[in-house]
Parts: sequence; C-alpha cells; structure tokens
Amino acid sequence: MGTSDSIELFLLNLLSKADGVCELRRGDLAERFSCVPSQINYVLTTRFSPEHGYIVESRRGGGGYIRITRVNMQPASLVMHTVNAIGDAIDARTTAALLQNLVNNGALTLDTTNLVAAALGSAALRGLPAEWRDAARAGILKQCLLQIIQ
Amino acid sequence: MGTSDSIELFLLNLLSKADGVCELRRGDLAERFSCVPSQINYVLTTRFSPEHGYIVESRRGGGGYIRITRVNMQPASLVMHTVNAIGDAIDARTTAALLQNLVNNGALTLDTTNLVAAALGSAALRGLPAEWRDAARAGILKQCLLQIIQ
DNA sequence: CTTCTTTTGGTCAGTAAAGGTCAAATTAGA
DNA sequence: TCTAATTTGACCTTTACTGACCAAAAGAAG
Repeated sequence: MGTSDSIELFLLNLLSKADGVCELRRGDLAERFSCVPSQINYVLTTRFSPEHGYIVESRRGGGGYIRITRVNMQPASLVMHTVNAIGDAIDARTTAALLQNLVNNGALTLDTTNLVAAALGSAALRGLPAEWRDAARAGILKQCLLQIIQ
Repeated sequence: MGTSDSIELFLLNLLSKADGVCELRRGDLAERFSCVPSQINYVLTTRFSPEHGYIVESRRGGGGYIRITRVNMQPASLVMHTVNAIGDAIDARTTAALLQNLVNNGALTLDTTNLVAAALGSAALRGLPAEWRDAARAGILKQCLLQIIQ
C-alpha cells in the first residue's frame, strides 16, 4: 500500500471518529508519514474532492490548518430525512443536535441555522407554557426545514 | 487559535454587548493580550475594515482612543424598531404586515422572510393551543429579527 | 501664548509560519 | 511496454507577528 493510500486511510479513520469533521496541520501529517507536505495536497485533491463528498477548507499563515468535512447525503434528502425524524414534539437538546448535524453535512448554512435556532430558542418560546414548548419546536422546525429546501 | 483571532472575538463580543459601538485604548488591549500595540492595528485592518462593515476612528495623545462602529445598520435600525413594536403577542395578520414592510424597505431578503414566515405560519403552530399562538409568534418573530441583525 | 514633554496612536518593512502550485521524476499496473 | 498514478522538491502566496521609527494631541512650564 502506497503512502497516499495510508494517508487516505488515516484521514478516513479520523473523520469517522470525529463525526465527519477533522482539522489538522499539513506539516504534521507530512512528518507523520515521512513525505513532503505537497503530497498531502495530492491526497486531498485525488481522494477528498467535493465529488468524493468532502469539503476541504484551509488557512495559511501562523496557526494555519486544513479542515476536512464529509458531506454524506445530498442536502435536500438529508433535510427531508431530518423532517421525517421529527415527531409531534422535540426538546431543545435534540433540536440542537439535529441542526448541528445538518450544518456539519453542509445541508444548511450557518446563517440559516442561526436564524432557525433563534426561532426555536428558549428566548423565543419563553412566553409559552413549558408543557407546550416541545410541540411548538417540532412544528416550527419542520416548517422551517421544508421551507429551506423549496 | 491565534492572538489575532482572540482579539477579534473579544472585540466582536464587546460590540455585540454595546450595540455596535465600542471605544478602547490600544495600549490596554495590547497588554490584555500580551502583544505589541501594532498588532491591534493589524487586527483592525484585517478584520474590522469598512468592507467588513465597520468604521474605525481614533485619536492620539492624552486620552486617546480607538472607536469601532458597526455600520450597515440602516436596515438594522428598521428591524430594531419593528422588534420594539412587538408586544407579548401578535396575530398572523399583523405579523404578515410587519414582514411585508421589512421586505419593502430592503431590510430583509425574500428568502429570509420566507423562512421566518414559515416559522410563524399556521402550519408551524398547528400543534399549539390556539390561545398560545399569538404569544409564540411574538417570541419567535422577535428572536428571529434580533438574530438577523446579529 | 509658545515651547517642551508626555501620552497616545499610526506606519511600514521585515521575519516567520503556515499552506499552494506545478512540473519533473519515479513507480505500479494493465 | 505503455500509461496512469504517485512521489518529490523548487518556488509562490497568504497570514501572523514584531519592532523601530513617526505623528498628533494634551498638558505643563515659562
């Protein structure tokens, strides 16, 4: 198995253990596999391209990094899947987890998510009796997600 | 996270807590982050430029200062006005009128408005007792608008 | 009122720390 | 063998940080 294959495996393993997102230093990785830094770029372009289902972001300069994000499903189908998973009520914790997952998979932008989160937050639902908040959250979240994929 | 990022975060936090304006001493800030004063200028020029939506004013000499103002607030002030006009409850008709007004004035994009409208629509609030829907609408609308102007 | 001193902030060039590109050289596989 | 994938390294771009030197404003001294 070649070095590029080893690096790919290493990254895939990292990603699976870290919920589809990982951040690393190119130099560190190159040193770990005793290769030149540019080989990391080679692996990224040949195996972690958008067509392969990944987003790669990076930053130069001091404190620079490379971040790989896995985008599994097509955004719309992932959103629909999420909608179907929401029942008649949903608590704040679960809501946050669902939204985080959608962001991680690139299905929602951060701005959109922040807006939806604002609509579902405790501040927004404060005027409601506690026993109805989960129901309100479910309805709002579903309709927001359905609107987003329109 | 680098020093510049930390300084940026600190300033953003200050700004958000101080209604988009903050005033500080360059030397103080440099000391707080254990960096040279000129790094403050670096952060200001790279992250708080007019293109980023900020105005930076300063004055030298005794009692000197640096003032950062978040601009692009024309739509924001309209939104704030709207937020303040919302009480503890608001009916669907009034909500629609407010949103329409914000769109007409260019304070909100159509996409954003559609998303907010989805969160406030009858479909989203169907699971709630009728007598609580106006209260829910008020809370959600306020928080969404506040989120939009950040 | 001038002038000197102190207190701020401003500029800019240089160094360092990342990551990016590209094409040549090499290797693996059909 | 012939071709495509892999590996390498020279050179480039971006970002972060530092420090020497500059400029302005306020206050004190005369």
